[in-house]
Amino acid sequence: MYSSELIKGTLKTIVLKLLAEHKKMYGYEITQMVKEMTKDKIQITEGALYPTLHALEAEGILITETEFIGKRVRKYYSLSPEGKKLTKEKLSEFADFMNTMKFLLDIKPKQA
Amino acid sequence: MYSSELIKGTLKTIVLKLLAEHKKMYGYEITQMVKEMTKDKIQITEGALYPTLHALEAEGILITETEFIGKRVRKYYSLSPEGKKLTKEKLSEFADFMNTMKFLLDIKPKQA
DNA sequence: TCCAATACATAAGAAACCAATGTATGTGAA
DNA sequence: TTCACATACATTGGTTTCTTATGTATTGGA
Repeated sequence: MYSSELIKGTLKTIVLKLLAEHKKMYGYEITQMVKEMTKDKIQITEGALYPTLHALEAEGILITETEFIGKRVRKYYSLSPEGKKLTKEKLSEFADFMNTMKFLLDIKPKQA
Repeated sequence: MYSSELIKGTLKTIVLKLLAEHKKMYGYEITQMVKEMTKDKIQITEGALYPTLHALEAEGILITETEFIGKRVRKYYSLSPEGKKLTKEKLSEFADFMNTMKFLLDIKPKQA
């Protein structure tokens, strides 16, 4: 686990990228996928995720569709057209930011 | 300028790294150096910097010495032994974090 | 049957930052 | 010489964003 301050500000970008790759996902699935992909180094809490998803939906970035698995509700999120545009912007901004930080902190790239 | 959420959580790491490289620096100097090095992409505000410096000093991470330039006070900060240790940890954590994010967001490294 | 996992959600509070403001000195151009 | 800008410190109030805790309900496995 990273110190919590580091992860701040990256949640939105992570969510958007995952949705861009997987078309549609539900909240719990997102938390589990991030946990797996990062080998528990990044854990998205539900208290952080759900409010973010709701906010992005309210902004028209995400679209939802509800599905019933037995009696249990599952709420799928996917990117709206504006969402796809925003995702590209966020990702390129993040890549730029990482290069800037790498330069600023003089971090050597890992051997490929 | 990056969207402000991105920069969150990186301030402490940036300050520690700059102090490790330059032995001693004062607050205003730090803001200007970051501004220059990042070509205005990252601007550290004084409202964020000074409280951080004070906190790090209170924790024993930073040591201060005051100097007078004419009638004007200048407060130099440098790393304590604990500060040097913490800096190494923070930098390696950040490097690790960047690799994790690069993988998660599937970001291709820039050509050298 | 009962605990863990699945799956949603909210609410209270903390952490970290931003914007604004304040004080004071030094400096260069009109 | 005066006035705007740069240097250099600092604090305060508010916002954003996340954490911790809690709540509800269903489902699956030991």
